[in-house]
Order: sequence, then C-alpha cells, then structure tokens
Amino acid sequence: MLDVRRLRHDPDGVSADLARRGIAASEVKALVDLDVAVRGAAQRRDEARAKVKRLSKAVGAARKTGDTATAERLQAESRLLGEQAGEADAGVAALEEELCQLLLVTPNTPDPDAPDGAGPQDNRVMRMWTPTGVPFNEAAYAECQRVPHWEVAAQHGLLDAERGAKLSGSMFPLWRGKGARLLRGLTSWALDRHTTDAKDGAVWEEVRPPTLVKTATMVATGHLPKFEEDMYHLERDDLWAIPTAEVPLTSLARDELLDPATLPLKLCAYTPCFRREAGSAGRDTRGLLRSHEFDKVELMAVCAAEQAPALQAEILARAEGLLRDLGLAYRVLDLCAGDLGFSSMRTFDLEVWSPGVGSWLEVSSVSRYGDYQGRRAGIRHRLDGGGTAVASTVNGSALAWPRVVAALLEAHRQEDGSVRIPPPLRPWVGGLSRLG
RNA sequence: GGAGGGAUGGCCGAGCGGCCGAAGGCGGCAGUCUUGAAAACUGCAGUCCGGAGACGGACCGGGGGUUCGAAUCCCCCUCCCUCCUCCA
Repeated sequence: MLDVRRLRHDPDGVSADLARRGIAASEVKALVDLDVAVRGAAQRRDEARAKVKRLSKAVGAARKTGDTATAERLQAESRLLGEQAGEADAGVAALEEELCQLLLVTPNTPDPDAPDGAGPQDNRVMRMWTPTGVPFNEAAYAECQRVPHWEVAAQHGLLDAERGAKLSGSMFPLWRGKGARLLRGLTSWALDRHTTDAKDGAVWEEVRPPTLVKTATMVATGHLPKFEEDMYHLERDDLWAIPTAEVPLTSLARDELLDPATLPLKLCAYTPCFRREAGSAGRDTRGLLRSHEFDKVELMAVCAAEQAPALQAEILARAEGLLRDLGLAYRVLDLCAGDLGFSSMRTFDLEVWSPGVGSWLEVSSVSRYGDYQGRRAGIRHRLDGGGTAVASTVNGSALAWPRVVAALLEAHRQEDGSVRIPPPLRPWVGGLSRLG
C-alpha cells in the first residue's frame, strides 16, 4: 500500500512514479481527493465527539452534587451531539473504506533505478553467465541437447503427464521414479545451502508454513484483492492456496511491532505453489514450462529500509550460485518499470537457457518492495532513536524447480541419450551421476 | 462435531459504568554508583490518526447494541486453552 502521507505531500511525485507503470494521473487525483474528504469528515466527527466527552464528564459532576436538573439538561444536549457524531462517523467510515479499497488495487511506485520501459521487451539484460566461460552462443549447443525436456523425461520415465491429467487435469505434473527423486534432491540441496552456509552472512531460518491461508494473508503481499482470478480458493473454508511461499512468510510478522535487534528476519521455505494460470490458456502447455502446481524454494526477509538492497543482492547471489553449480547458462534481467510486479519497486529475474525448447526460461524473480507490503501487512519495527517505522520486505526464488529441471534435462543430455547429473547435486540424489 | 474457560500495552498481568490510556511486574531508555559490567537506586517512556503548533480524536481480540458516558453491561463473530468425540 502506498503511504497516504506521501500522496498528500507529494502527489505530483507519486503521479510521475506511477506514470512509469502506465497509471493515469487521474487515478492518483482520485486518491488525493478521497483523502482530503476523509480528513475533513474525520475532523467534524472528532469535534462532535470531544463535546460529548466534555458534557458527559459534566453530567457525572452534576449528579455527584445532586443537581439533577442540570444533569438532565446536559444529558439531552449530549444525546443530540452524540447522534451527530454517530452520523459523521458513518460518513467517515464509508469514505475510509472507499479510499482503502482504491489503495489496495494501486501498485507500488518503481524504484528510480529501475529502467524505463513498457513491457518485457524493455527489460535490461544485466549479465549472462555460461558454464564454459565462453560468451553465450545458442548455436554452440550440440544436437543431443536440442531435444525438448518432455521427450527426455518420457524417455527416462521421469514424468507421467497423462496420469497427472487423469488425477487433476492438464498442467498438473506427476513426477515418477528418478524424476521425483531429482525434484526432492533439488529441494533438499537448496534448503541445506541456505540454512547452513553462512559464507555471506547469517543463515536463513528454515520454515515449513501452511500452504492454505486466510484472505488477510493474501492481501498482505498484494495478491488480493486484485489477482483473485489467478488464485485457487476453497470457498467452503474461505482459504486460499498459496501461489508462492512469499505469501505465508511475509505474514509471519503481520501486525507485529519488531525489535530492530531481530532484523533482518531471514526466512527460507520450500512449498508447493498453486496458480490457476487464468488468461494463459494454451500457452506453454507442454512439459514443465507452466503448471498449476509446482515446487519452489523461497528466500524472504523482513528488514529496515536501509538493509533491503543488500538483502536483495544476497538473494540474487544465492539463486545465481545454485544455477552455476548446476552448470546452466543463465542471464539476469533488470525489469523495467512497466514490467514490474504489482507490489515490487525493483525486480531482477533469472532466466536459464533451454536448448531443447530454444528459449530463456524464468526460474527466479528477486524483488524488493520497500515498505509497500509492510504497510499492507502491518509490519513495523522500533527505531533506535525512538518511534516506529514500517518494515521493508525482500524476497526471491532460489529456485523454482520445474523449469530448472527442464533446462537441466536438455543441457546435460549426452550423445547416448543419458542425462548427466551435475556433481554438486549428486549427494542429494543418492549419489546418482546420470539418468538413463 | 459436543461441553466449558479465556483474549487488556513490546511481553506478563490487575482492573467497582464516570476520578482508566489503563495498577503492578518484566523488558527498554537516561542517570547515580562502578576501572568496566552486574546489582541497587532515581527518573523517562504505549500505539495510531489529524494538526505547523496548541491541542483534538481513536485504540483493552473483531463487529454491532444499551447509556449522557463502556476495558467494564448485552448480542454476534474470530482465535486460543481444557475435556469428550474423531483421526494421519
């Protein structure tokens, strides 16, 4: 949620920032007008209430001295004012609700350092990495690597898409045998890395959160109310299936006032992720490129504003470190203002090269939210000099597995059709060095 | 699913319808003492909104109601605890 105070003191700045996302100035104007109306109405209500309070005290005093006549006269006066205050309050509540609903569907302002641009085509490629150290060249991949992963998976019995569809419908992958083992190994490997390897700072605490959450939990991160169509909802119990572990992890600190000594709070979780993928019907339906349920390891931090950039850099470095150990070529994208997610102010995407599909696949998104989510979630921390501040949040995948597996099955496919398991991963898959 | 008990400040906990934004404790901050620390003692301090400020308002799980006036009385909801039931 945007800070209404900034909206008040710097409406033009907010307008200019949101324009970079394609938000019209008239929308910001509507917010500002509503805020003015709320404050005016609240002031009138507060004045009436103040009078009621004073009169009520006088009633008490009059009763004590036995001055019944005065008490009754003041009571009548107070009752009238009380009615006025009640009406005024109803007006304030309605206006506040309207403002809140509008604020909840207004996205975050982009960071000044985020590149300009309207969509994916304008994202900036920051760097590329290849396992050989030679600059990336699509043509350098051998013929045996140019087989799409769904064929490789079928060849080795790693995936059973038909039966997955039988159980749950299309885009619900069913992993089998060494495929399931590989997936489990990847999760354990990443979790162990993040929670024990403190080379670059304090370790991340492993969390196993619930995967069904309340509406308030989904609102805190910005997934509701705007993106309801993308979420699975269990109506009977009014619970939502999480689209990412970011959702439960962020709400760990929801409505809490944190001691600055506990910051940054660094959390790490493996969870399944559920996405309806509404509006992407027919796209990327083959193989592992897009599915309704997938596994991901997520890193998430709650911190003071000034700690956020370094944490974002650490998460990015951790995600990159995993890809390097897997020997997969990747590139880092600095998302332009127009392609930024709703709640994010700055995002770096990691994409691996998939030689069998012939395209870059997004496997991680590392975002910084400023205090946008913190304000929605009611997460604050004390300030050293006294007072409080809304906490900042940062998170990123490290990593989302299906597309990593897709790239791995293709890039590491050998001439004989077998797939080489990258050495760093082998201890986590029972020492297995190849598939097939 | 059935029965009962509970929810108060950063945390724990007391609280007759007006003198309660709320005792007390812990924790926090500042000071005295100390080479330093601890202990002890003294003092300060809730959160949020509006306002340049003076000041005003809100907040005792959430929402309604009664009343001139509600942390306190009534109703509904949520969550937690105990017992029974069921169960991986």
